[in-house]
Amino acid sequence: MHPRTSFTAVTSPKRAGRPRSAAADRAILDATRAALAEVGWGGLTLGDVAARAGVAKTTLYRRWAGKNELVVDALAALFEEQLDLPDLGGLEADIQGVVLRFAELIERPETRTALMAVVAEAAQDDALRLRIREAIVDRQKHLVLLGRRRAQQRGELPPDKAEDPARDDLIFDVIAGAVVHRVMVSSGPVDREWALRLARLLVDGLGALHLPPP
Amino acid sequence: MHPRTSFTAVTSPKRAGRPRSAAADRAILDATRAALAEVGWGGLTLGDVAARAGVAKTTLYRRWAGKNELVVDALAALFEEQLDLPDLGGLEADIQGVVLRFAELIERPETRTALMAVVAEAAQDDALRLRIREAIVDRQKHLVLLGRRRAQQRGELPPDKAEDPARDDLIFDVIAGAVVHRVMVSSGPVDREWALRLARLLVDGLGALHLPPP
DNA sequence: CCAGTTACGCTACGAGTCGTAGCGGAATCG
DNA sequence: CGATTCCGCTACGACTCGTAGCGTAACTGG
Repeated sequence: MHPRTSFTAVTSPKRAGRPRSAAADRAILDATRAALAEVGWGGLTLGDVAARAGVAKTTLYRRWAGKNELVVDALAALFEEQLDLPDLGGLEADIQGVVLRFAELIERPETRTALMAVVAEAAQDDALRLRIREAIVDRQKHLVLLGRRRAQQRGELPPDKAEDPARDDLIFDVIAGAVVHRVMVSSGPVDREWALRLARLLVDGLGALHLPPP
Repeated sequence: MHPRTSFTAVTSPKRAGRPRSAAADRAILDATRAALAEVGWGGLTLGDVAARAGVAKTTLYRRWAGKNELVVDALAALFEEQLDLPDLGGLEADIQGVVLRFAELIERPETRTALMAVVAEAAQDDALRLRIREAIVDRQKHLVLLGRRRAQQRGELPPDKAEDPARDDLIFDVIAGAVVHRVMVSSGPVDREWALRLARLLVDGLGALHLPPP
């Protein structure tokens, strides 16, 4: 296997020789996010990142295979924090909460300029696509399962007849896709009112959108 | 104003001198799509496009400011074809139909590799973002309005109390976002079953997903 | 303390792309 | 015909890429 770790400093058990600097890892990923926020994906050069991080350009290439992998790891750090789903007392409120929380991550400048870019690159790179799923997407997915079970315990949704993973996948695509499209394409804010309307649509269907927004 | 037209050969009224070759325009845009499908956004070079199209590289720069603008125009041609919404007899079927139709455009190789890339670039380029909306996104949006009015005439949705453009914007973000997320991130197929489940979810809410898929 | 091993910073390099300039010739208008 | 605009071609400096080579730093096991 290649010496490239490519995933943030997985300090393997115990090896001989000088260990990799964890500080350099953090500095590089921080510099990557900062550069993305300033110059965007297209303007990002690895030489610039190295200069900002205070490391040699060769150090970058020793750890990451290229721009794609580096940026995925830099973004992954943003999504790494544990994602909780506070119980807000009802399905609608729970959905609204998770939408607002997810939007906070998407609306950051680094995310806006880079997330779609790596997704586009992943269309022709299976390994990259897998990595994005592991490091970013799947971190959010369990929230759907959690929220649905909670709603079933409350009696807001009927109990399962059979396990149906495709159903949760659909719900996730709808929620995540709607937020991403709202932010990236429509360039509109994801505020409490928008999140509430989305939650109502999901819970009660299109008919619910004809009620006045409180 | 700059001599760059940047939008497909808007042959202005009547000017002196040699006119721009419309054939060159078509050849360039075709070559751009072919190259995108082969090498993706990251591997696309304007020199390669020029060679494929059989034109000089300088001709490209005389018409488009750069990679972003060229690709947007190349993609726009795919979305330019007529957008009808055949009446399938019910709201659910209509939604299913438009989802399948939209997915056909998104699932093409050129679209998969390039659409998200230009959206990412547009995060830092207001003009580009506006252009994407005009040439690609808004072409689809009126289908939402059309489908909703049809459903209201059928009595499937309550009539409007007041005009509410934000409501149609939301519906559009949900449908388009879900399809894009399904294709680009989850890498799953948008087949008739998936489209039907999405339509059910939108019409009747989350509870409808617990019925068996016919 | 001393080899062995691995990581780091630095410099240099060929290869490739970018975007532009300058030229001669081709097409169209008045 | 003259003016105007476009096209193809060549050439160019500037930049980024990704790698190689070297001396040095840090850490491990004997």
